[in-house]
Amino acid sequence: MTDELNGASAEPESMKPEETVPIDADVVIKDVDNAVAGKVMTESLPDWLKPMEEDEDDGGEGVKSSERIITKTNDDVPKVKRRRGRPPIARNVRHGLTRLDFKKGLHADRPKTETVHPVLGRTRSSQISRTAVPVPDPARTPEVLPRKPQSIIHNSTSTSQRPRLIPISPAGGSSLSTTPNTEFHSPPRLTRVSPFSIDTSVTRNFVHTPAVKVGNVSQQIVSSTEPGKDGTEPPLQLWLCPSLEPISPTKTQDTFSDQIVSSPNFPETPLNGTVTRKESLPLLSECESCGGPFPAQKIGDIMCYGCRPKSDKKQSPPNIVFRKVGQDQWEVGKTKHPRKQILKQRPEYKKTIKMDFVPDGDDDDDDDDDDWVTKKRNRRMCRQCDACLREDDCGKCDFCADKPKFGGSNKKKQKCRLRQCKFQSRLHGQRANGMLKPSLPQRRRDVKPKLKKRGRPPRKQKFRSSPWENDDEVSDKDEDDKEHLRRYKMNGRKGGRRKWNYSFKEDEEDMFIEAVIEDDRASNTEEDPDILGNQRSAMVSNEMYCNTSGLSAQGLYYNMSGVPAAPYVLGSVPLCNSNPAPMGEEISSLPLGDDVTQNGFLQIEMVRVGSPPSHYTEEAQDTEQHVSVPQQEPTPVVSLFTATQYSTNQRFNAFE
DNA sequence: GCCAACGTTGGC
DNA sequence: GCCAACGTTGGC
Repeated sequence: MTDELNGASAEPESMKPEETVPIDADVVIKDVDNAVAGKVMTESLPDWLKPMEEDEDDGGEGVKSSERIITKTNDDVPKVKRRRGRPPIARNVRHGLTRLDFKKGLHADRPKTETVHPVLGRTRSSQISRTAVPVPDPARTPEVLPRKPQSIIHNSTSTSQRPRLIPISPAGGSSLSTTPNTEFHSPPRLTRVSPFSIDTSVTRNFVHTPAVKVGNVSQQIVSSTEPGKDGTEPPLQLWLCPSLEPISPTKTQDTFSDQIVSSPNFPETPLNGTVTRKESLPLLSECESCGGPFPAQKIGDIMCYGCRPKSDKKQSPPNIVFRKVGQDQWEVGKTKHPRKQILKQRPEYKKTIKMDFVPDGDDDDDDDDDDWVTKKRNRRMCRQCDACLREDDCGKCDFCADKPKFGGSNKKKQKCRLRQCKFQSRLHGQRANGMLKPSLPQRRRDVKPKLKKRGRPPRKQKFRSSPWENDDEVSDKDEDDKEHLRRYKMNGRKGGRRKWNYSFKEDEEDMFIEAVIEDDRASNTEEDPDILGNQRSAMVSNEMYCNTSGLSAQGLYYNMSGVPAAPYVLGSVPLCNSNPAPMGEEISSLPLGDDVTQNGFLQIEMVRVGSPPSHYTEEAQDTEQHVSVPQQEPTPVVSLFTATQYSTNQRFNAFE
């Protein structure tokens, strides 16, 4: 403790010399440099220094003998501390910070004067002169400076304060005289200032003595000179490294300090023969971004918490990241709607953010991100489906009809049905409607979607395809419609015949597609939007969509956009395809591997075995994963191909 | 559980 | 302040 105190005291004392210097004629300037320095000092002695003088004026004593200083410091410790504690810091803060050049570690005001210690005969920064004495001498240091790392630190600090001293120290100190004042820039005071940022005790220590420490270390370490002395060394090194930079004018010391301290990153570079930086981990390092000091928690840390990307700050659960497939998608058409314009204007931005964010799958986990609020709004849009890309309202659907611009009363306040995201919209249940409905007209009219066969049960046709399709119908949902809608619901639970449903599930890390066949007859394939959509940004390509709507579609192709993007998430996932389909319903589940997503899309093919298109079935067969449903459900056999398989097949890449 | 209605929010 | 539309509520 005493040592520490001494060290601490040393600093303040160091101050004395400077202050006293101008006052006392005693101080002798030997070198020209010194002379200059002396001048400077006399001329512009920073105000903040003055008070110190007064306090310490004890006389020029301090100046006179270093030893004395030391002893004094020991004795006076408490006293010294007091001084330091308040005023100096405040002063420093005020003056020092503004004037401090962090990079160089120089204080603008501070003259870099070197004073020659009368006794020692060394030139030093005035401040240093006293304190320096003890430290610099390697021989003494061990003696004087004891034992604890902290004490060491302090000592070092004293030394450090005079960066030059350090270098000197090994030699015995005279060398310092040669060195110009430059080093002194980092006055002990300054170091004090720095502490703000530093919380850790360790850091504190460092803070106090940054410069000195560095210096010492540098020599010690670099030169590898004094390990022995340094029995304390390890600690020294610790502080040396990073902490110093930010705080003290490491730069001032740069000349030599650079080697050691310089790299903020300082990952594990082994210091010469000494300790690895790694070892010294709680270090202060310089933030690459803001330049401020921060305690590095781990080796890779190069930025302070504030500057750190969120991802680093908080590890978000594995997410599926969607990449923008093509700019086209985003840029398609002009938007009439401001919102859309927004989206288009900054698609990437939103997209990435959102997508990253999406993952947890719970709609209501709002707490995650700060950005959540902003994201929230877009949460219902995948931005990739045709619905999301659609620019204009149909004007026919119920929601459109409800809009004031279409003469509605705005009771519903919902987006045009056709613009309801197929995957993210909460209207999924309805959305099924939406999905079907939009397609319905096509069915009726142009039934020929590419791959599909129409399979819709006649009844459905009966139903008004979509209320909104015809204005007449828009407003009225009759029972029929409702029924109709219900059938289309995802699960088909309510009414309808469920053909087969597939859904996406996500584990912590994995994503699976599950297909369930419930009822054959209905050839309709329906997506479970809820499942799908929910935060899972899987999307079905438009074509696919058509297909789905097409009842007896030979094959369903799904493009899972974005899946690829998160290799880290998906990549590790093993395929589960092999899972035997449970008797009946669950045909298969397959995790999506990144393999699948070569182009950025995950393609999944679902084939009905019953009426398989030749090629599809074949492929399916090729793939191991092809699963046939037991005869209980004769017609419906669904095979799922994993994306990987497809990718291997590459047949489907065409979609992309 | 569905859905109409509406409060509210975010962007402009 | 307007508009779009999201999220919630309550009736059914």
